[in-house]
Amino acid sequence: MMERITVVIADDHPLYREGVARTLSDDSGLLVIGKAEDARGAVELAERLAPDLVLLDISMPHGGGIGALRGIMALPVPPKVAMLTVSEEDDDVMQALRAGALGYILKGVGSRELVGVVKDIMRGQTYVSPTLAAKILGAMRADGAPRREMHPMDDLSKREEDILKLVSEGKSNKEVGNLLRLQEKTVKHYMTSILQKLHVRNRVEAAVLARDHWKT
Amino acid sequence: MMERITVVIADDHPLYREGVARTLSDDSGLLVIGKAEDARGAVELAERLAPDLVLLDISMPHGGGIGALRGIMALPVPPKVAMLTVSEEDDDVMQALRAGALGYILKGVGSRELVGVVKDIMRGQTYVSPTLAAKILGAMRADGAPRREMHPMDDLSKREEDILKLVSEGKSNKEVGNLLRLQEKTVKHYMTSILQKLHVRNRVEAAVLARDHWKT
DNA sequence: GAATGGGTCAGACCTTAGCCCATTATTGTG
DNA sequence: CACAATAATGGGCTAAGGTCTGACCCATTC
Repeated sequence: MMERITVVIADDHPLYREGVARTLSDDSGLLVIGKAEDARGAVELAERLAPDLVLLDISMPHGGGIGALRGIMALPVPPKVAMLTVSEEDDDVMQALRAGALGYILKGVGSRELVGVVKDIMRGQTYVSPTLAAKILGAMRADGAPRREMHPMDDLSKREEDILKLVSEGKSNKEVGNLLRLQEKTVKHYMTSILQKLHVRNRVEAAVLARDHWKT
Repeated sequence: MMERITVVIADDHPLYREGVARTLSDDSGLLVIGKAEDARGAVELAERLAPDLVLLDISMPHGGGIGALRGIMALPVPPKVAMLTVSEEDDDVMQALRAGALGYILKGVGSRELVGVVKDIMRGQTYVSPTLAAKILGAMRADGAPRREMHPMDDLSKREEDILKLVSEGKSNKEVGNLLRLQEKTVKHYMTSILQKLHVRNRVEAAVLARDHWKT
């Protein structure tokens, strides 16, 4: 008989995490070999355990699921990755798929269905929850102008923009503080929320995103 | 009588640093209130002591004189800054002046002359050593095409370019190591030399420089 | 009037970045 | 061949970045 498919699960919600782990491990073809509760842990486990598949929640500390996804894709031999989340944000879906996720599963799925999807993905398929598939196709068709309010950039407050602009010029937190008359602590605080809103893992990614977005 | 002009000196060469300090302090109108041996120290002293003028060497650890200059310009109320160096590189001169240096003095100056220049600058003048002034004017006239080999970017080795490209996509040192099969240590090492060659103080500045340079 | 979200700051804590000093092997060029 | 440049690595260290928790003020909203 075949080796069982090894899976790592990352979700900051302990109960849900365990639930998924149970569900998957109950299937004789699957084996959950690791669980993480944040983005960093997910990347680490993906590297150390080299599972066949990683299931990522979107909303997690330390970079979020999208951040974790990017980190995992930077590994020497990245495993397959699927998102398993409640978020139906166009933006989350698009970013996840563009960053290399092979599946985007909404948390409403039933147990049997989830197991099926996991196996499908391992067979080389890709999967996006039906509800979303429609929206995505719509978004692709109506690309040009009408697509608004989907740039995570627009979620930033004025103050956060001020900070990000300076950071994207290479200023350190302390320097930003000087220029805006804030404490370094405060700047760090803003940075944390900026990184979360942009789904990025560090100031460099935030900086390049900002410059691409605001490029003259 | 007038208050003495307060000066901070930054140079990683102790002997030269002291020499300059003596020379300046011997003048009754000048007062050296601080000395730094690297870029970071220079920025810190400029902030803490709020001198009238800062004299920066170009070749210094932690970002170099150009990096220090940028850091100082980011302060709430930046003091005047002049470079005092042996470097006659077109590129150093241009970057320094563009970043806000009011003077570019070659280390060959005599004591009396140095004191004179410092006072000139404090009176609102700008100063560039005569030898260089000519070259700069030449460079400005012959801008367009013939200006080649002056991008500090071209000094990077192939390996350094590889690293910088990944860093400019937001990868951490560890991730770069994974992708290129190098130790994190090694990557850090490369980063240090990249930062020095590009005259920048941190990876964010390096990243934006890289993307501007390689953008397609 | 309670809840919500932005703006500001603090302390504690851990991770990443960056510098210095040193070593080894390879490649190539005067 | 000797010498310089490139590449790769290790240890040790300080500074900067980033997270979490908790707090206070203020404005808007329900």
